Amino acid sequence: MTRIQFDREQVIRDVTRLFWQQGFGGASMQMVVKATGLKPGSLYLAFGSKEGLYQAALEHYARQSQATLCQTLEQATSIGEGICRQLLRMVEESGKVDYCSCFLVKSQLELAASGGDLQHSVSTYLTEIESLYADYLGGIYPPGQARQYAASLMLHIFGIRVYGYLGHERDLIVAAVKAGLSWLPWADCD
Amino acid sequence: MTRIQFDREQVIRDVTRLFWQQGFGGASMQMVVKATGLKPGSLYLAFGSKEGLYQAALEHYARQSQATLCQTLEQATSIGEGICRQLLRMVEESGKVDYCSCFLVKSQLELAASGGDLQHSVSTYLTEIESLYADYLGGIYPPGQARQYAASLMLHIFGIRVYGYLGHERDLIVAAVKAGLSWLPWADCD
DNA sequence: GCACTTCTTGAGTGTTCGTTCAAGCTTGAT
DNA sequence: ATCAAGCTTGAACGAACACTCAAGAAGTGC
Repeated sequence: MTRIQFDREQVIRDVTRLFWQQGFGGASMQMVVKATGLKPGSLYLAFGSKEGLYQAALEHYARQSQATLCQTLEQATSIGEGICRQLLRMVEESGKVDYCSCFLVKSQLELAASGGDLQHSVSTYLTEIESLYADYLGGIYPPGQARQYAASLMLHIFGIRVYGYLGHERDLIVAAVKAGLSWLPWADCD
Repeated sequence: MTRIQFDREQVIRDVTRLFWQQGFGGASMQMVVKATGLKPGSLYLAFGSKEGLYQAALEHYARQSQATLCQTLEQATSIGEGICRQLLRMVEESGKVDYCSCFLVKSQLELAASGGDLQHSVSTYLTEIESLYADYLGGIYPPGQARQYAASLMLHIFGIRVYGYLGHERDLIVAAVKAGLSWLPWADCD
């Protein structure tokens, strides 16, 4: 057995960044080889195909996103405040120089036409995130209200993920988000 | 001179549909040849490159979107009512079987990494649409308020364009949009 | 009917794509 | 020292990619 095996988690982190920036079609296996430092053979032995690699990247991103979200919501003094902080962070992200939206949103739009396994996974991950919000909100609102608030949240999150590319000033976006989600306790975040 | 020249507008309509569904990278020139019925040589003589074709498709889509928007807003009894109708139509579209979001939004996310001419065009077209909303709203609100309402509108529009893929029931989406844009005269649309 | 112009044609260009696999290498066990 | 196991290697594969161009076809002016 060879001693030095490559670090699977590190490889997944590398391909996630690459696919996130370039998309499934936009990132070639040659670029994956370069980004990971591995040779084609190793990649195919470990992940089976380009699609397998993308699947691993999606799972990694989704798990990390969900973990960050749960952590933010549980650290906050109230669920509402946690949600506000999460949204403000997204707006902040969208102002960065190398901003590249949300990996899941980009994947959803790129892969929608294919209708394959990847697209199904993406939809599942996004729906899970919505359910997560709905569950947390279900603790303080009636079920119907929680579901509708969660939908409104997702609408705004997806909105930020696209709107961020237009490069408008931070304050305008924040004001628009606050106006659309006026039921959140924004005053607690100042 | 050959008698029968191809119908440029029809060709652009065909490639728009193809690129809209498949994306820039997802649609090959072979598919363009099939979709238009033209041969590669004719396409390259008329449009120069795949990028040129995409540029033409983007322009066609943007012009048509803006025309539809203006028409909707001017036919309505008030600007607010027109905007409501426009949003409701978008939600309706998102429920269709072959739904493929908004061509500009998809292009923005796919081409953001490239940073080329296409991406610049897309950003311009999207910003034009936002300005259009802001101008119409400027007729009934102070400039600052109009700008912020326009931003909130764009946030919801982009949100609908992505959220539509999750396949939730129409009424939930409509309720969320109404909740986020409660300053619009929704009662006038029933 | 004969050049001339202009558009159409589609086989063919070189390149890059995702993927494979036989050979090589590094270890632990004998 | 030798072996077997299995990860690593990278050259090579056919297919598909965006794109080209010499030849053909159809109309116009004479």
